[in-house]
Amino acid sequence: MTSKEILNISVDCVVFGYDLNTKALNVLLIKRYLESEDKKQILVNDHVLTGYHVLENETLDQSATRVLKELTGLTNLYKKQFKAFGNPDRLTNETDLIWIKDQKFDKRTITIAYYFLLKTEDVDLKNNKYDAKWFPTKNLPKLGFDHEKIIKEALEDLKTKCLSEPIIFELLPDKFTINDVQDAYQSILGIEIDNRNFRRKLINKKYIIPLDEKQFGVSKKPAKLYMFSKDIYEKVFKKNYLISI
Amino acid sequence: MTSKEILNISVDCVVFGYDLNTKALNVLLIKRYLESEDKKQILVNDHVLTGYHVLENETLDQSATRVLKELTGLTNLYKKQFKAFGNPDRLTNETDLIWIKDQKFDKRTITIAYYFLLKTEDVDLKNNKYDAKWFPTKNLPKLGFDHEKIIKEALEDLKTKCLSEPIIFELLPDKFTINDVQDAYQSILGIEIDNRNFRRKLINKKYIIPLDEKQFGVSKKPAKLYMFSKDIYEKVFKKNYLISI
DNA sequence: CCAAAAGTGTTATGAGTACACCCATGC
DNA sequence: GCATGGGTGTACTCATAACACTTTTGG
Repeated sequence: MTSKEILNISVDCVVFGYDLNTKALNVLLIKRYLESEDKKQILVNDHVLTGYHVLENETLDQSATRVLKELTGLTNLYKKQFKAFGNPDRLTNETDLIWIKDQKFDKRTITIAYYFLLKTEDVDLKNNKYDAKWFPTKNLPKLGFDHEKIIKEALEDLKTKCLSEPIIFELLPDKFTINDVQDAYQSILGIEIDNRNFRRKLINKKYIIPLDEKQFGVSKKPAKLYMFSKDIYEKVFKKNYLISI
Repeated sequence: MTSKEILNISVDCVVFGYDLNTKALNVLLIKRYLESEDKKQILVNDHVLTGYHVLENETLDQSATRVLKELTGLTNLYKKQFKAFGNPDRLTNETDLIWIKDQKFDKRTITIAYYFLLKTEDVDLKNNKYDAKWFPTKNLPKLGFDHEKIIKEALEDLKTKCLSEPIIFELLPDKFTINDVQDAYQSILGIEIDNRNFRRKLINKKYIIPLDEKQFGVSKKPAKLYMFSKDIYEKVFKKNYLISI
């Protein structure tokens, strides 16, 4: 069963991928490239998020999930709808107008923006049909449309969210070291954390399960591995109403 | 300058009003009422949020602001875009179909939902052209469309938000007592707070300014009045990166 | 003088913060 | 044996939580 596109409503996906090796939070972007007919001029040469029209018969969540699967082949990732963007001028700078000229987009398109969390290594970028690439959030390339704004707002939301919910583990492999978790926090939040205090805090959590395993194939002292138990987290979790204003 | 409606995109406004007297958080709703042509049957009889199409040349924020002004006459209120709702079936239950039959709505309309914060007393409901009324969030009437869901999600967001940002003061008059603030928190969060601990905590904040004034015309011991200084709050505020997972 | 709400203090506990060195391993 | 990152302990401070009675006022 096919379904028609809604021409003025899209979803855009900010795909955050954490790279354990470089300790950097990345965003997956696709390339926009267009030359003039005589090939003498480069008309468009930048990057954008992936997104697509919402289809008539699907929910917004399904739409985002579909777009992500097209791009990465992955499903069942952490997903959050974080904001709608719909300024009348969001697609109307010169380059963007050239780009959408031959496309089905309305000039006034509202986009529902989602972000997804995963590990960079989980996406196979070879033969990716969109020519997708990872870019560190701290060093974004030139971006089309209002996508820089969308990424920035996604990142802000992620920063807030990772302080109160255990989503950091969505960015890490199933088995991780305490220092991996610390690195991830430091990279996302842009802060330094005291290692001793952090260890103590994390190891004391009942849902951080120590494994009888160590790292393997590292060139220095291998670290102890842990895993995160979502089940235990949900059982142990009690909403705390600490008013911190 | 007039502007066309975008037929499949709307904003809906969850207007939260706090009533200091009843100590209840309320939502402002308008009535839907429709009889059959022979007047023998009531076809639609429930309540909904206010909302309207987004116009071609306005931003989403402007759209929400416009709708709120139409309803309440007020501007410059605390406003938050909190979620987009766009399930294909969100307007398609039987009653809703009857209601929108003669309206310009597409059946597949995405709505961008906002909530606003104010004091119930600030809205003059006499002669309100939409027949708007306050309903306590704890006792909502029958609601059309997916508006119950929208209100519930707005309330959840408000609960989270009021723990980390000083938006509680948007719900209170400029001059308030410590107990007013406590009551507001208790009502919104549905919890009990120890008065002594709460007082100490609040009074110690530099941005809670004690006034040389007391309540006036109350039937018991009048309480000391305070005000909230947004300026001082913003100067004093330091983002704390407390990881509380 | 009475009813009602305002206002007040102390202690115990737990969490956060600051801080520097030894240890285990691979090479 | 050495370089590298892993791992450890203590003391201080501050915020929270628990808890019950007195004070002030209007009527």
